Amino acid sequence: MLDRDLIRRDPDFVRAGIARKHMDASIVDEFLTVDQAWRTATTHLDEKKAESNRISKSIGQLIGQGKKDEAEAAKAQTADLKKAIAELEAQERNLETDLKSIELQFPNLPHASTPDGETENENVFVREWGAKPEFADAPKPHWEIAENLQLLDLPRGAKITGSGFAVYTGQGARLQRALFNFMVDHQTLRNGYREIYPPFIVNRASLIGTGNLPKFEEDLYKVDDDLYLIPTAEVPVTNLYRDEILDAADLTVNLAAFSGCFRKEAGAAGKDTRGLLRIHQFDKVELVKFTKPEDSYAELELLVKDAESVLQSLGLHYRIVELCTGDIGAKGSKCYDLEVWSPGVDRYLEISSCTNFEAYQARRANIRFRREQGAKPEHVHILNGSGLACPRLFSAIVESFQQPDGTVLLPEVLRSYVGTDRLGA
RNA sequence: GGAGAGGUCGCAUAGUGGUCUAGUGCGCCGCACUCGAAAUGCGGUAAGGGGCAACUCUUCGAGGGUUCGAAUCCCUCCCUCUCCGCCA
Repeated sequence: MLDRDLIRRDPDFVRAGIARKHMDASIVDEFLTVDQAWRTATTHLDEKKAESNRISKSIGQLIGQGKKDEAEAAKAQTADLKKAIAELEAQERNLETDLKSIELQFPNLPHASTPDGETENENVFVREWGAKPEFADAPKPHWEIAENLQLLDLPRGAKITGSGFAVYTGQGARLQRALFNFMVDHQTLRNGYREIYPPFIVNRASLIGTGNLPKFEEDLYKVDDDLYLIPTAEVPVTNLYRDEILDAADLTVNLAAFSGCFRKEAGAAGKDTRGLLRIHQFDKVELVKFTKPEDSYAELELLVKDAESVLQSLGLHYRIVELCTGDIGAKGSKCYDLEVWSPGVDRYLEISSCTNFEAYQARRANIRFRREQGAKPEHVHILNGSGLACPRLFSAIVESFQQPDGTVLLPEVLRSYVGTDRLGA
């Protein structure tokens, strides 16, 4: 959601921002038309209601004074008014419903610094860390390593659930469990985030708050009338403070949450489908920040540092790119992707997206803060990023640290979590 | 899942059809008193919408209904607590 006043005051600015994202800006005119009609209707309705309230109050007074006849006369007076109010109310309600639904379809505007571009090809390289590991022979992809060492059982995953559901077995299961334990410890004990363990099922209101609904219903698993499996811990964690007013002294709030993530990703079939590259259920540690508006861009840089510190601790080569306006998606203002080097697949793979949503989600979820006692509440800025996604980290580790003898030599920091220094030993 | 009790402006409570534009206490803010503080006194203390403004509308868990008028009466739902059942 955007600021209504901004759209009214400077529609050209909003149109330009939407156009930079290569999205349809006609929604601005749609909004302005309905908004004008709604405001007119609201004003008329309020006038009628005020009149009705005045009469009702006078009836009370007349009865109190024992003037029954006059009270009855006043009652008769309200019949037409009542009818008019009912009509105006229906009209106003329809317009308001329309306006809200239009409002929820608005994409966020890109930050001025977000580079222009249409596709991921125009994303901008920011920096890299480490170097691609050298191998005597061509490195194997993780699905081969996993099969050799019996870390994964994808056929049985397909049998018991369906394609895109991975079963981790033996040391693979242990590594998977080690990864999220390590990452939660890392983000809480080292980087100072507060740990949250959220429900994996949320209601519609929460999904609207983060911007997953109403637009992306087809990406979600629905488990009941009003309940959905979460596509990321971002949804429950961001909504912790839905409809709340935070104290400025408590900002910035830094939260880290482990969760399972469930995504149908109906449109994504056929791309990156091998092994663990794109699966319907996966584990992830998510970082969420609630900040004052003036702090959010500095916090975005910190968020990226916290996410990449995991890769550094593991000794994995990665690069950071800044997404261009065409690739950033509807919700974000500015976004960096962390891409880990995957030698077996011979590609960089997105392992974290660190995004500043500014007030876009805060408006949808009604999350505000007060600068000082008595001050008017303002919307917070909300940021989030993976810290990190487990399957691609799993695959990057087994591919990057595969040994000539077929084993995988684990990074130092993981050894106590996995209980061994080597997979396949 | 069943039975009972309950959900009121940060917290605690009052309010059972019409000066409720929701009272009171605590907390908080301001002022006074004080060298300063405590205590005390006075005043102020919810959010959102429309309007240039005066002003006005909405919100007493949510949504419907009755009524000229609903925090208050009726219906449905949600949540919390107690007990029962079931269960890891």
